[in-house]
Amino acid sequence: MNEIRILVVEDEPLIAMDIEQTLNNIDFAVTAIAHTYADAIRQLKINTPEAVLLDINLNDEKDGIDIAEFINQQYHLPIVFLTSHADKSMLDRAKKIQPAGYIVKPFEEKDLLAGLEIALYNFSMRESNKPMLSLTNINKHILSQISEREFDVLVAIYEGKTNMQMAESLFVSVNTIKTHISNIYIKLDVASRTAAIAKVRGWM
Amino acid sequence: MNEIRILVVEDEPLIAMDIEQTLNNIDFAVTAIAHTYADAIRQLKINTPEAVLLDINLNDEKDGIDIAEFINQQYHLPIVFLTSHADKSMLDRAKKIQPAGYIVKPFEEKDLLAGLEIALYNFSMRESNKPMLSLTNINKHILSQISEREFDVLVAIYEGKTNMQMAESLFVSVNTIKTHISNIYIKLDVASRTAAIAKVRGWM
DNA sequence: GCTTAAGTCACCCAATTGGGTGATTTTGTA
DNA sequence: TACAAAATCACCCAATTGGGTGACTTAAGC
Repeated sequence: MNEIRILVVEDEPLIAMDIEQTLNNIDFAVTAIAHTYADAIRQLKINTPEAVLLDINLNDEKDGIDIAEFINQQYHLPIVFLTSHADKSMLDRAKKIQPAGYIVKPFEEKDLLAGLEIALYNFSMRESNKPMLSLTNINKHILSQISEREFDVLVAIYEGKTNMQMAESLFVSVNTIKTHISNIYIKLDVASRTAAIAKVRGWM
Repeated sequence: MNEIRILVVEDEPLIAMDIEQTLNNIDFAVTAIAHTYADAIRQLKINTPEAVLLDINLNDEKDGIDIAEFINQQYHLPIVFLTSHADKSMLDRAKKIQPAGYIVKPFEEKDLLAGLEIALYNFSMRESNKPMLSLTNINKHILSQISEREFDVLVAIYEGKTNMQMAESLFVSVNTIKTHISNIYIKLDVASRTAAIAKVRGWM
């Protein structure tokens, strides 16, 4: 059973130890406990975790949100904030980070575990949540409906294929592809592949 | 001051009343208190809320997670779960709903309010989470770095513009645009606009 | 001061794409 | 069966895009 490796950034020793004990009991493994900005950066490098639990208020000139900014630039990890107050000015700074979750102090063991579980799950969902093209959804936005075959071609355009590549993968001639594309342009009211992509992207 | 209208689904009368009083004091308004699955569905219809607070364990054959499934299918509302135990099998089911938040019983007033605030904030964030192109993010994935000006052109391509449109909006000649595009293709290792779009889309 | 990278622009040619017209076959349905 | 929509393919021409080369200017770094 592989545990999820978590870096904890928390400057209050009592809470840090509490978190460490709680997490190590269950599905999680604490890679390290960092107390400062520099500490956190170093630990990220030498023992890269799979997630980061970040106290926002640190006794340091740089706080948890600064660390989160750094993580978002250099890595691609779910960030869970730990905060004493849900005050508005803090939230405004934190929102740019797009954290996977928040946990409000004081918290109990169950709050921590449930919060982490949900946050990490949401993050993984966000990953696999690459918006997909859908025929019914596109047709909701236009009068003259796109047919199924035309949709196949539209998806191929979206995937960056050339007309020749489409002809091969759809087992028709390039002329047929061109006809479909022309019809798609009329229905979407565009004049180029990229404009078509940009248009349907707005509907996903 | 417009309050956030919340539907509460909770079958234990004492807790339900407690929640109602707590919420009505502050920024929230309780549209109704539902006790069963059928009750919840009806209330959703006749008085659609802006968010749903859902007890998972109901004295009903269908539980809160079933209601959440229904809500996700028919509406687009933030769901906050309320539960007594953070047991694993239940969490596994609940996670699939992608709830906006999670509150564990027994909870105090502050847990409820903070949990709700944060959950709703997260949900609204998720909404405005239209993936954006970012220069630093793209450059994380390639060896030869895209310059700022090239990034301007890449964004214009992404937006479906033609070379001439780009030349106008960036105040340079079409030849310059062509040079930039050629360099972008080399750096991204692609041979067409659509392939470039598809490639960077995978990195957003 | 020299070098390098970025940004600007031009010209040429090839390849691809876009626009228009027409025609045949298949499929579903009234 | 007859009709309409969808899918298939061809041909032509114009417009846009892609690829290669060369050149000039500016800003930043050594």
